[in-house]
Amino acid sequence: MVSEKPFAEFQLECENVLANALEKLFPEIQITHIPLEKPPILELGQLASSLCFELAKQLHEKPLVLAKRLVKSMDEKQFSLIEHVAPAGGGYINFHLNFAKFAALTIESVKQLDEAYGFSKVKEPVKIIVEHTSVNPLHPIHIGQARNPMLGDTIARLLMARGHTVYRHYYIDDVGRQTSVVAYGYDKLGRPKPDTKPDHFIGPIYTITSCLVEINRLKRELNRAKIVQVEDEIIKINRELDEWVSISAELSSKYPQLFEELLNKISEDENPENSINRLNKAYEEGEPKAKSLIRKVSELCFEGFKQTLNRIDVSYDSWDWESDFVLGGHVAEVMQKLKQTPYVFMQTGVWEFNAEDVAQRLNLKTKLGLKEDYTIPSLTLARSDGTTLYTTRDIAYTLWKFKKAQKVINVIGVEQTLAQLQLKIALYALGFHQYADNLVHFAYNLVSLPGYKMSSRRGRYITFDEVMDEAVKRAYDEVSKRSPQLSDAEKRKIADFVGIGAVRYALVEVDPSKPVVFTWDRVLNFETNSAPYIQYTHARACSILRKAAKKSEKTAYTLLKEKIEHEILLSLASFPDTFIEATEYLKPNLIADFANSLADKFNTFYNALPVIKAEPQGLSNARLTLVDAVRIALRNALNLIGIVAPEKM
RNA sequence: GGGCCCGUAGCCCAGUACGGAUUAAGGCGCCGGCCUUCGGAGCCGGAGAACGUGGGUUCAAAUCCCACCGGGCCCGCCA
Repeated sequence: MVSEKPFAEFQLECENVLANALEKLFPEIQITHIPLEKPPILELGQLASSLCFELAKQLHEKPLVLAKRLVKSMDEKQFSLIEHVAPAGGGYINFHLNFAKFAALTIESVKQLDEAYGFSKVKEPVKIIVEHTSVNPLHPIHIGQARNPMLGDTIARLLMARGHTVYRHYYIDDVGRQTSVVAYGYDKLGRPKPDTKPDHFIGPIYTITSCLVEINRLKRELNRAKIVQVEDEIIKINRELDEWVSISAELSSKYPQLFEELLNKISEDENPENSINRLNKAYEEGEPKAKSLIRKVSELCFEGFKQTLNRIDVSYDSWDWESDFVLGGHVAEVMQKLKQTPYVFMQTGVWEFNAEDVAQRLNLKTKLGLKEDYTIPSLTLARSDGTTLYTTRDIAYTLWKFKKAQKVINVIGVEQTLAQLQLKIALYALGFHQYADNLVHFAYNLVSLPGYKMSSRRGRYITFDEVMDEAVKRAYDEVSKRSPQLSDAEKRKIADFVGIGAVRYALVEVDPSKPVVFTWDRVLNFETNSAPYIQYTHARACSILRKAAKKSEKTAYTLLKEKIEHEILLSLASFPDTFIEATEYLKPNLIADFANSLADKFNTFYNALPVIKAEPQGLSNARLTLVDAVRIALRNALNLIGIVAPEKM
């Protein structure tokens, strides 16, 4: 017998048995939902119901008495996976598994379904776009931003495994003002060829240019403020200026030559800010020179990004240039349509979108989880020079995405929650209610460095490449220490998947809603609760299977009587349920937890009990099938979060 | 000022959507053990927790409700 969800079979059986007993004993009672949960310890059974505590109120009888009566009236002929049922505690009904049958069902199911085990499919698959990463082409991807592709890619893998058609999209923000800043600096330098990894080459150009332009702007503002003599203003500008000046000192000591060169070139420009704004406007208007410059800089960055992401096995089905939606007229069209709604008004020379009004008229607040008396800020749709703004462009992009898919998941940091809300409300305003309902903002929290926030504008960040390099280097040291006999090539290969796996695991394992402080030992963990630990466990299982002699016919599942064996079986059998939960509620960390916890159990088992040498042969065979099932579940779970499951390491 | 998120051992972190039993689960670090046995990146044991505070609802609260405290994010003609 094979089941896609072995533990769920048991659960269903318990539900039916209990429902039937209830019907027989108290036909007048109507219960829509039968509560069943996992008891805290194995001795109390594998599922338990607290039903009697609720019944007690209606029936004016003690819970334990009710539990006893219900258990007594159960029809044991209906028991298949249930071994026996017992009233317990203050009124629980405990269901005990028939482990002999359950072991056979679980192990056979894992073995038969093999690469598909755990990946329970939805009945009605849909097309889903997962937009993730979308780091701006300004500088290398840093570790804070790296949380995004790790989560996004894992979510995409989960949804695919669930049977959906998933498209992974990268949204290239080449229209933002910052892109013009870096392009301006690059142009001033005479558009040099990179002498290092291209994104690492562009990064300092962006940071220094941005800093110099900022200082230039603040100085001009300061002069203006001095003329009109607004004291508060002067103090505020001075404070900002001081900060940027100290950043510039940092940058000039870090990149003396580049800094000097950019400083000289930019100083020639009377008003760099104006030049940048002009470039930005020219790009939006499709002016060929501007286009070739900005695309060139962006592409250099992406060349680097692709290398980085490739290393960690993240790829995309589509790279979407934001500028295409501006140049193709989509954004203008959206503007036009929005203006036709009653929700757009003119204020101090720019068009504003009144999200609050939409929410009120369409009665959206409760639906969107907002308090009734919270006022949603309005959204500015365009700059006064006619250029577009990010969220407006995103509306056009989102409409385009919904032509290709029924559901859109945007993996974007929490700091953009309001913008994502306004985007959704704009879809309602335009009449696309279904799109709005199926637009999901998957928010994740920030990664900071101890003591301060990461800031790409200030050049304070640790790059994703650095983190991976360090992880691989550390892994190489570990491998050399533990397996000195291996060839250098083998060591490097192992170090690579161990180091990269460790990074990936560390970023997927924490609840996305929690902020993370980056420390090296968070990521460079090779012990319990890390990818290397799970990989090691997997390799260990493979090793046993390699060494085991070809087994004879009989496999005595009934001999799997040890508590730890039962715990492993339960864990294996629940993998599909964990997978479904992780996918439906978008909680990729559940998969990491599952793999780690199964590895823990397996190692305990491994140390306590012999497998190959177990007597009699039937037991040894049964344990071998258990080891094989663990191997399969670990591999499937690791693959789901994009980590290599090695046979040796 | 308003909105949202987070608060669980010295440190990190699960459990909170859907309230349930015993002793609140792990990891790091610390202390003590385990290599003549299938891979020690491992295993076993020990010490370590007012689940931010105070109320409330309930037979039952880390979990639900209210208030407060601490930290973060957002409220831009940035993205």
